[in-house]
Amino acid sequence: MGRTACCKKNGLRKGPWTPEEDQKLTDYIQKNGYGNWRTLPKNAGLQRCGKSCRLRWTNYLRPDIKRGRFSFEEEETIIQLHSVLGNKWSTIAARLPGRTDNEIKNYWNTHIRKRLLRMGIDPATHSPRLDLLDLSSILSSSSLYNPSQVDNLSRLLGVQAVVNPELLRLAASLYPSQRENPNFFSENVQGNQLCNPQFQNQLPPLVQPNQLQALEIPFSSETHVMDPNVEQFSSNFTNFTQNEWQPGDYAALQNYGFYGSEQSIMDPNSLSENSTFQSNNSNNFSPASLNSNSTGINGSNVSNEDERESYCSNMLKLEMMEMLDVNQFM
DNA sequence: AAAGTCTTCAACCGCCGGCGA
DNA sequence: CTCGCCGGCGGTTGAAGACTT
Repeated sequence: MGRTACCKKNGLRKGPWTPEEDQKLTDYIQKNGYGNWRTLPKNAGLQRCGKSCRLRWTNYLRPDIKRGRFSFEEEETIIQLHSVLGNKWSTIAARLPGRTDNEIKNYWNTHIRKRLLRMGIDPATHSPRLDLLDLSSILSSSSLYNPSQVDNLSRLLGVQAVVNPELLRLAASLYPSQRENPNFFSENVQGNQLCNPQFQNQLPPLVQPNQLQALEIPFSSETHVMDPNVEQFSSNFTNFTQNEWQPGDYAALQNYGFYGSEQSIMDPNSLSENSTFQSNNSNNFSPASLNSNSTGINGSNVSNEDERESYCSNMLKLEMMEMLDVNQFM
C-alpha cells in the first residue's frame, strides 16, 4: 500500500488509446522490441505509463492476437480449464493461442458464468448450486414423495414459476431411484444414447481426463467436475425444463459429462430421423460449420452464436426429453 | 424518437512475487 | 535480510453501444 499508481504521476494520459498512440507504440516495439516497460513510453514518445503500454500491447496490439468470437472448442476449453484451475486467467490464456487473459476473463464473466448460473451450476466451484441441491434433499425426504405434497413444497418455495410441478413430481420419483442406485442417471444417460445403434461404438467416455493430461495440467481423479455425477444431474435437470433452457448451454453441459464428445453429438448421421434438425438446412454440423457464416432457416441472417446456440439448445431439448422420457409430463 | 436499462469489454488499480543491489 | 523496482495477475470500473420500454 501507499505506492501511487504509475499513471497518477506526472499527468500521464489515461483512458482509451488513440490510433496515434497505438501507432507509436506498435512502431516502437516493432523496431526496438520491449525491453523495459518503464522506459518504453518515454522512448516511444508516449504520455503513458509503462504499465498502460504493456497492457495495451499484450491485450490489443500484439500481432498474434486472435480477435472475434470465441469458438466452440475454445469455450469448452475455458470451462474445462476453469474447473481445474479456477480464476487463473493467465494460465488458461496460455492454453488458448491468441487469446489474452483479459479477454478470457471478460468472456467468462459476461457469458460462461451466466450460463452456468442459469444451469444451476455454481461457476466458482463447478458444482451444483447449493440452493438447488437443498431442494433435491428436501425432495428426497420420504414424506414428499406424495405428489400433492410436492405441490405444497413448490408453493412453499415459490418455485412454481420456474419449475413445472409435474417435473417436480418426476424429480421426486427419480430421486429414490438415484439413491438406491448411484449409477441410475449415468446408466440412463448412456443407455439412452446407446439405444440409437448409430451411437454404438462411437461413444468416447463422457469424461476424458486424458484431455487434461495432454494439456499438462495436474489432474486429480477426484476432480468432481469431471465426473458426471448424479447430484449434478438431479439439481440441474429442473433447469432444462420448460423455457429454462437457454441457448449456449451445450458446451457447458458437455463439460459436465452429460454428453459424449462432439463427434457423437455433432455427427449428422447420429441425429434421429425425427430430429428437428433434419428440417434445418444445415445438416453438416460440426464445430467448424457452426462458426462459419450462414443464413438462417427463414433466409434471415442469423449470427454465428445464435445459430450455434439454437442448434445446441434444440439438440439438448430433444436429448433431454428422450433421456428422461418426460413428454408425458409436458 | 427519447429515455431508461442492460451488456460488453478496454483499461485501470492494487497487490504479489521474483530479482538484483 | 531488507529494500526498491519491475512485470504480471486478478478484480473492478465505467464509457459506449445495444437493447427495451
